[in-house]
Formats: sequence, C-alpha cells, structure tokens
Amino acid sequence: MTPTIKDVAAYAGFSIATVSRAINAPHTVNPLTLAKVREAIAALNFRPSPLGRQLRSERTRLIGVILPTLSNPVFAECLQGIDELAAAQGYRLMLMTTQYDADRERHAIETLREQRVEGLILTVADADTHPLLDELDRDGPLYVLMHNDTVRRPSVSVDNRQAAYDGVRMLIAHGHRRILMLAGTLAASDRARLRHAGYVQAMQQAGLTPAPALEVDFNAEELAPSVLAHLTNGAARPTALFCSNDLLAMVVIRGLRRARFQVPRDMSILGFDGLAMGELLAPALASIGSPNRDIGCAAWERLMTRIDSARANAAPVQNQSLSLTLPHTLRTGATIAAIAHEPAIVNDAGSRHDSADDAAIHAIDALRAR
Amino acid sequence: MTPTIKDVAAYAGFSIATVSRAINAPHTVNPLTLAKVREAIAALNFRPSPLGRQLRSERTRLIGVILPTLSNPVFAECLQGIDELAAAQGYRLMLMTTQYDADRERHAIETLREQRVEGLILTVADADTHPLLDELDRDGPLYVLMHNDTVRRPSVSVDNRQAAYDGVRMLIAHGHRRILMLAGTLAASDRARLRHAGYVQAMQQAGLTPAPALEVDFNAEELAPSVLAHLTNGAARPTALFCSNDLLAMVVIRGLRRARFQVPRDMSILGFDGLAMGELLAPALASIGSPNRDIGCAAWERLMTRIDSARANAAPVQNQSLSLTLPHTLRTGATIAAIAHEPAIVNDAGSRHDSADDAAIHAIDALRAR
DNA sequence: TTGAAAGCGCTAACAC
DNA sequence: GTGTTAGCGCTTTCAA
Repeated sequence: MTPTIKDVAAYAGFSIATVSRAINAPHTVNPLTLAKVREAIAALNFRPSPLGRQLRSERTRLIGVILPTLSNPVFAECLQGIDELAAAQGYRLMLMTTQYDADRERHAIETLREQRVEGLILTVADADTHPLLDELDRDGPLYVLMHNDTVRRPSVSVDNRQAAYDGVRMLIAHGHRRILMLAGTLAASDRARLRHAGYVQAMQQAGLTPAPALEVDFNAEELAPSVLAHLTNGAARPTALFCSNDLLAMVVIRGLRRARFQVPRDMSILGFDGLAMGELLAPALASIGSPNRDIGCAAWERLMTRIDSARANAAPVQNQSLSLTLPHTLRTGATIAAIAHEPAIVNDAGSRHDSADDAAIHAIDALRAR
Repeated sequence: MTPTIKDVAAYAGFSIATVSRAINAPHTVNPLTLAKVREAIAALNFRPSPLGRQLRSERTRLIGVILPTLSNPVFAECLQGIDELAAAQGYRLMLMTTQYDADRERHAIETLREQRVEGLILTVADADTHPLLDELDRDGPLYVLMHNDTVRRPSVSVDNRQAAYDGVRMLIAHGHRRILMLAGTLAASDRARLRHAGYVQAMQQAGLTPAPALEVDFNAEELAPSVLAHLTNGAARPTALFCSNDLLAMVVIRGLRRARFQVPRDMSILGFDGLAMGELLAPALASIGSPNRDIGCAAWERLMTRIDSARANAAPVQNQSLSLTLPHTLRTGATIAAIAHEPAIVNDAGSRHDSADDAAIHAIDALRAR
C-alpha cells in the first residue's frame, strides 16, 4: 500500500542504505545517486515512516499534553502557545483531556507513556499530593506542570497566593470590607487553596475578617439558593466577591442579575484568569490576569531544557529551581465599584477619586510600588 | 531503560512469543504461565510499546486533528467532543493548528500522514477549492471535514445558508428592514459565503435590499472608522447587524458601545455559533447556534465508519451522502430589539407582543413550522 | 502449550 | 560512495 524504503531502493536501483542516507545525510551520497533517489521518492510519493525511525533511534519527537478540559479558554490558550512552539521545532503533540478525573489522568499518562512520548506537559488538580507525579519522577517521561503552583515539582504558573493577595487588596482599596471568596467545585486544587490563602492574608492585613471560600456549582443554570442567601441577605452581606476564576465570575454575575442584583452597583466582582472574553463583557470583568499563552510556551521551553540535558548527560540541571513563576497582571474592569460611605483603606491618604477606574488604577500603582 | 518484552520473557523464564500471547491472547496460554508472565510484567512495570506493535500490524490507532485555532471556542468545543469519543475507543489524537494558513495546512497534513494516522478530522478555510483535499481523496488517509459546508466532500456541518436565512428572518420578524451582514477577515471561507447567501435570500424574500458583507478586522481593539461610519451614519444606517460569528459579534458590540451606541436600543445584534459564553453576556447575545460538540462527535463517527468499511472491503460506502447536516438552533437573546415604528413582517397576523423575546419565540415557531 | 524465527520500516556499524 | 547486515519491540506463522 504505502511505499517503503525498499520500494524506493528498488525503483532507484540502489540499496535501502543509500536511500536512507540520501534522506538523512544527503551530502554523503553521490549527487547523481541522490538525484535518482529523489526522483524515485517523488515518483512513489514516498514518505519515511516515523515508526521504523523511532523504533531505531528511540526518539519519537512526540510530546504529550494532558489538560483538564478545553471548555475553559485558559487551557485552550495554553495549548495554543505549546502548539506554536511544537510545530516550529518539529515536534508532534498528543492531546488528552481528563475533566479533572483521577482515573482519566492515570489513563492519559499510561497511554502517552506507552506511546513513548519524550515529555509531558500537564495540568492536574493538585500537584503536591499526586501519586502519579511521583511515579513520573521515578521512571516516567520528563514532565512540566502548567498552572499547578508548587515548588516541589517542575512547574510554570503565576504566584497564585500573591496574585489573589494583590486582587483582594485592590478590592479593599476600593473601600470594600466585606469581601467573600467564591470557588468552583474544584476547591481542592492547589491553585484554589493558594488563592484563598492570598485572600486571607490581604483581609487580615487590613484588619478584616476572612471567611472560608464559598463553593459554587459551576455548571448550574442558577446560583444555588443557599449561595444566593449568603450573597444577598442582611446587612452583613458582602459588597465584593473574589471569584476563583473568570468563568465562575461570569456565572455568578448572571446569577446575581437574575436575582435583581446589579453589578457593580450592588456587588463588585473580581475574577481570576484574565480571559480575553472578559473584556468583551459589559461591564468589562475585572480580573487577575494570568499569561496563559506564555505559561504554555514557558512550560514547553522548560520541558525542552529538561529533555536536552537528560540526553546530554544523566545529571539533571540543578541550577534552576523547579518552579517558574510568571508575572500576573491586575486587569481593572467595570465590575468593581468604589464604596463611598466608608473611608477607603489606602495608604496614600490623598485625594478622593471620581470614578472607580481612577481609584483602581491608583490602587494598582500603590500595589506595584510595594 | 524502559523494559521490553525481552526483559519480561527473561524475568518470567519464557520466550517472548509466550509473553506476547499472554498479553494479546491470554486464553491460549497455560494459566500458570500466564500468572508468571503477569507477575513479571507487574514487577518490571512493563508496558508494550505501540511502536513495535504498530510496525507489525499497520494499525496506529492514531487520528489526526487539524483546526484553524483553539482561540475560538467553536473549535475547542469540537475537539472536546472528538477527544471524548477517541479516548473511549482507544484512539489517540494528534493535534495541529493552522491559523487558516495554507502552508501550515499543508505542513500539518504532511506531518500527520507521515505519522501514519488512520484518519484525519479537519476544518479548512474553503473546502471546495482545496487542492490538498483532492490529494487526500486520491491517496491520503481518510478524512472528514468539520464546519466546512460542502456537498462535494465528506463533511459535517450545519446548513449555513439555511441557518443564516432563519436568523435574518427572525430579525425581519422583529421589524428590522435595514440589516447589514458583518464578516470577519475570513470572508472567503465557504461558511461565510453561504451565510451571506442565506442573508441575501431572506432579505430579498422580504422585499428588502441585501448589501455585500462588510468586512471587519477581528483583532482590532476598536472598530475601523470606515466600518463605524457604515454602522452609525445617517438615516439609512442599519438597525440590525448579522455577524458571521459570535466572537465578531462581541467585538462589534464593544465597538458600538465605545461609540456610545447602545445594544439593542440603537442596534440589534445577531451572532452565529451559539457560544455558551454568549449567554453570559449582558445583554445575552442572540445567536444562531451550531452544535459544535456534536459536530465533532459526528465527524468522529463518520470517520470511523469510513475507516471500518475501508478495512472491511475496498469498496467505500456509497449509500450515504458525503455531507451530513446537523440541525442549527436559534438562540434568542437580549441583543435583539423589536422595531415598533414599522409593522413587523410576520405571517401570523395575530396579536402584538409585549417583549422582544415573545416576538422572537413566535417568529421561530413560524419558521420551524415552515 | 510453548519456542524459534521471520519480518514490519528504518538507521547505523562495518565492509567493500 | 555504496552495499551488507544487525537490530530496534513486537506479532505471527510454523514446528515441536
């Protein structure tokens, strides 16, 4: 069916070795021979099978990518970055998604390992306590985590604790004092934990009382009554919500709206992820931005570094820390309103500002200068 | 490094043939032997290399997926559907993106073909006039197109012309008479062409004058002044815009907003794609929905059918048409306002409705009954 | 029931 | 500069 190197050799009248050389080291064969071989290749529309090649050389030029889902643009953006570099460097990508399911994570790793991927780029729910990763450390292919925020393993992410801290400080700078954190059903993830820690830190530092993260069902059409009660009832209701991701923020905004709550007049909202989509909302979603594409690219580069050094010598590169932290951004948006009736807790005891955006910008400047 | 079948054989004290049989046809080996082999496999943490296996059996269980981009959730959703089925059926996916670039399309096909994928699922800019697809028809792997709306090739999509027609009729039913179609920079795609054809048909049928599609730069922060002029100037300005996709619609809404145009009061907007995200906007985006996930799944199933029948006998299945059309939906949203000052052109000369949504629902019923 | 051996497509020694 | 040959990990006759 598909022509093999043998067919080419027969057609050209040379041995398969010569054909192989003509393909892989053209300068070592007679130009005339080369021409004939090339003609044969063209005539037969031959393309070398990577299978035989890989079998021989132990190099597959294959990288596995394991993501929780592609429904969240965060991961799609990462993948986009990875794909760009992979294509440019002649690697192929094998993709599997897990929906955060442990069984599927295991299955994906098994499958990709069977395929002899040279490396793995992945995002898991909780990196620290992940037994599969220990396995990989021992004898699996090299890997780099994306988004998982841990110093214990090779990873690329933003500083989730710091980012959440910055974001919540911004809310506080806008005069908010009753700030609640909302988390998706994946409250157990390392990121969610760290984001909550940042929230707690910012609150305490401002002399405010942090609360446990409120879990919200992501996929529900409406906000659960119990959640809505938390958000809207009584005088002690929060004036601002820190949502652990943008998709969640959008769902919450819709839920509030249906409950006749206006954003940001009745409730300020801060998301996390900095989805491009958020800027198209009205009001534009305020969010802590994570450079998803860059995270993908950085993960790729880390992985390549690891692979190259593993190939060169057995000693892994130890002069760089395992985890790489990329800078986050604070995207001010129109979903945050300043609370006027209480004095804002901002260090620069300067002038009051007219618009929420002005205040936000100053708040950020203050944070950045920190 | 990684254990091979030989290591297992040596460890278990049998030949590699027996090990192979123990793995692939357990019932043909002595239970005692089987147990020993399995023990060896477990002890060495052996997993058969698909490379050797594929080399032998000519089956890679590998499917290539080629998409323009993952930044548009439309494609991410398709991929999600494909991935689900692939995982369930023990296939692996190799992904490449093209950014609609012809060179990259060619390169992707070459690469995947080299990898000996058993099939290809892809979306191209324009399927009808695509030379690479002719090549695939001749001697490439089997393929199925997604989203490309053509009867000439194996494909899965919605009926773009009909969908656009339905959508524009809905706008007309809301009393709009000056309706403009906006297209992204990819106005040359088969889909864009058909959507415009549907628009033209709906307009003409209502005795209105269709206009050429107005091209809008997708990535620009602001709408181009020339575009804005078209949309906002004079008494003849359009009252409704049919955007050839949701992302474009969102960009347009933002641009209009910046120009102090309110949606839907000053301009009604209808998108195309039915992105889940659109429902979270405020106002929720009206859109012609395409079942992206299902399109991915259907493409998968078509491909499997083609592969299976190709394997069974050389004769391809001819009793099903090449292209499969999936039903679209009309998602009414708050971005469409009824125009009160002109009588709505609706067949049911019944009662006037209070809200735009009511009118829309009736309009759809009317269309559906057609 | 098990083993020996051939061969899938290719690369890389080594010989000529 | 070119050919011969071994072997990558596996499946699959064919014999025993």
